[in-house]
Amino acid sequence: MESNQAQAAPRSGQADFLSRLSAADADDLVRASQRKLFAKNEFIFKAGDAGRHVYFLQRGRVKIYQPAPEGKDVILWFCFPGDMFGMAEVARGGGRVVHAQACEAIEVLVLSQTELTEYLQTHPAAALLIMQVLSDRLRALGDVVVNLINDDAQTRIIKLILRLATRYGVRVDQDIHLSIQLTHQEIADMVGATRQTVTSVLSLLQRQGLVRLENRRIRIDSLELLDGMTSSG
Amino acid sequence: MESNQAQAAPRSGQADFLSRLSAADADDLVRASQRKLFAKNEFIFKAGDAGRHVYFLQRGRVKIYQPAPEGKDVILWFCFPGDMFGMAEVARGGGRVVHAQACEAIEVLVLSQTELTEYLQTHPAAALLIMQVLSDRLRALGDVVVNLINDDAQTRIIKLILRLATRYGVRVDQDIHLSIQLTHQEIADMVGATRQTVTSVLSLLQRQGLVRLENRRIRIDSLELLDGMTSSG
DNA sequence: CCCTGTCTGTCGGCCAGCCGACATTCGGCA
DNA sequence: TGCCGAATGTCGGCTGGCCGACAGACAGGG
Repeated sequence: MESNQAQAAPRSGQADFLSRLSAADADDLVRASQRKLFAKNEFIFKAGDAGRHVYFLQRGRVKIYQPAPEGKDVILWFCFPGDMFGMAEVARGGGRVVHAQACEAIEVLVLSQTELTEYLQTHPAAALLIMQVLSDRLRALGDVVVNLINDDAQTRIIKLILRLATRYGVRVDQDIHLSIQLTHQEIADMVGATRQTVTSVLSLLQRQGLVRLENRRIRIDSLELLDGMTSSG
Repeated sequence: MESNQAQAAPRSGQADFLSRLSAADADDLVRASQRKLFAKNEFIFKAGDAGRHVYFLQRGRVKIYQPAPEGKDVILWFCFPGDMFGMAEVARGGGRVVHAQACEAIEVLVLSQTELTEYLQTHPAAALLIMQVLSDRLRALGDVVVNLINDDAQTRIIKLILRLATRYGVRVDQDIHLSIQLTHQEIADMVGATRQTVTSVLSLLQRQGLVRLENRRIRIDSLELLDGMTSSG
């Protein structure tokens, strides 16, 4: 396979729900739902809440993470405009198990469980799309598990960067810029390492000229080299 | 042998798809699908296959695991009668990423992608149920990830046993018997530890009288005590 | 503009659990 | 019933990365 992907890959991850919906279906969704705003750092919902609503993100970024009493929080994924979240608990019933927190000021569409059911019955294509999104996330999580079990900290971090790059990367000249700001602590919470380990691995990679870190943004100098580093260095 | 197998736990995990389907819907599913048999240890599909079919398990047990080239395999879950598998790849397109292997002689219902789509359009309740199943698995995998990150090997193993107990446990007198045969290696592949570590933790638990191991079957003497052991030493 | 809280960089000590190696036991099949 | 491969039990040595601790560097709100 070529490594020469033109720009942000269309593939992978919890792929953008809204943009894959037909225009008519999307219009109906907007009509059936309610618009809502949240401030930066505000929680859309928290673990333990009842969880009777689904959200479609229109603007901003949302962090989905699972708190562990007496342990480290684990960031499961981020949602970007077009993404859906809160679906799992609505489908299966039971309360929320994760926190959903706005990383910045955001705008969402909200549907209650009954509104959603109604919408899905009249829009079967949307139901299939939801299955796709859930399946995507399932695979992504499966990959994370395999990663955690098989790879050392450095490899886990590199693979995380590569994963983020295919989904949130933007090509700028030779480099790929990630359209995400992440602290070392957040990265640590995603790969299951400590903050210190992330710091030292990242500065190592930077010294080797594989990535550049500017103001909490990651820039990748060479995808190929980075790819080659996994579990070999 | 035992007459007392009435109530395993109804909840949790990838809950039994077929039995939650209405009788009419289930009948239609049988009619729309094709019956197929696989021998013990035979693969229903392997990672890399095209993946255009969904399976509904009627008899036997199936192991779903993700192979890691140059690493340890990871068992994601087991399927029991009534469970669905192979759904994710059909929904999202792309090839299989996991192996599905028959643990014993099995019997499945098979639907092609087009047959499934057709079926779902005429049976909206089934579509909702599929979302539930996918959501259940998503949550289960999320728990696994949190587990891997926060807990030491002993706690991971205990939590695995407890998880298995709620889903596959059968109460017999004072004890709870797991209706599963597992080798230490398989347990290791589920919790991300080595075979040796599993062996030593299990024999420690056995010496403490919390579990009994008889012929690759786990019997739990005290759920409460076992629960109390997590991450406390 | 300063000041304060958050984020980054770096160090040494320490230990859970991996690795390799081996002996022993089990159980399924001829 | 005997055999053989698979599964289990046990042992040191070694090390990745966690933990705690601290010092500098930002950055953004007042």
